[in-house]
Amino acid sequence: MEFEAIIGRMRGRGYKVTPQRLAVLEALAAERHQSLDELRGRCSGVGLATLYRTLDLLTGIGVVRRLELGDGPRYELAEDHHHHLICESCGEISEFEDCPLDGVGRIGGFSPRAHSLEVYGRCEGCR
Amino acid sequence: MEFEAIIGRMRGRGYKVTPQRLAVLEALAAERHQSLDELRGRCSGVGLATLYRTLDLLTGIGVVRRLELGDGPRYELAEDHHHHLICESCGEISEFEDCPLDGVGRIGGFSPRAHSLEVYGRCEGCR
DNA sequence: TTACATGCAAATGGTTTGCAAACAT
DNA sequence: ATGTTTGCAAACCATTTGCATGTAA
Repeated sequence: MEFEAIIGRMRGRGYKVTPQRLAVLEALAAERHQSLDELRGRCSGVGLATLYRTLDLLTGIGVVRRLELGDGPRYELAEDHHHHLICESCGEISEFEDCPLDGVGRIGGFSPRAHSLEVYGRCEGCR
Repeated sequence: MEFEAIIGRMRGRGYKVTPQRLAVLEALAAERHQSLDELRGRCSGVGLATLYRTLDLLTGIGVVRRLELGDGPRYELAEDHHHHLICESCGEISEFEDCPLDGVGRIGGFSPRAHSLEVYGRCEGCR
């Protein structure tokens, strides 16, 4: 989803488009799975409470994904579908797009809408 | 893993087996994916700090799994391998054993050691 | 014009920690 | 006997909230 679409979605739901919200979006676009502090570094000028409120807002309308990767929460734009590989040796986080749940329909009587998958292990460099 | 094995593992690593630790283990055995408060309810008599410390200890030696299912952390004995279905309508949490990652080896250059998978959607009753 | 958004500082609440007493081995 | 564990209360710290001010539409 590009910025235009995101802005449209915000306006469409009655949210205002402010410089702070745009700044947060740009910070999110800079890199995937950032911690709050990383985002904060890219958003100097945006108050801490506003950063939290904006992340909540964006998560609520499906624009941002909140991740739990073992250390604190991380955030990323919910553009494409991918999952994370977390290296337990060096902490590096990488992505893989090849989702093993592709094409999985009903699970028992349960209808899946979304899922999260995190894989822990050792990255190539740490092998 | 039965209690005997768990106790053995604790002793083997130099940890003492105390009534509080046994109480926490029994509480964990009563039900899967319990919240801290649920555990607390089954462990009246064990101080809050001790409960936290015990869960840390047991997680550290691989006996307990800590889950992030959307609301706060939850805990369960790490006996068998399974994943969770979280109903977004009623909040019910159920399990499924049929892991779509079974048999997946190296992912790119990454060597998986463990993984967590959570599926969000609607349970049969809420369909 | 006005309802929504921001920033600051204070409040919150889950989790951790310090320390003296109690305990497993 | 002694190093570990416990419970309590205090400390922490990430996140949330109240409110007066600023602002997008």
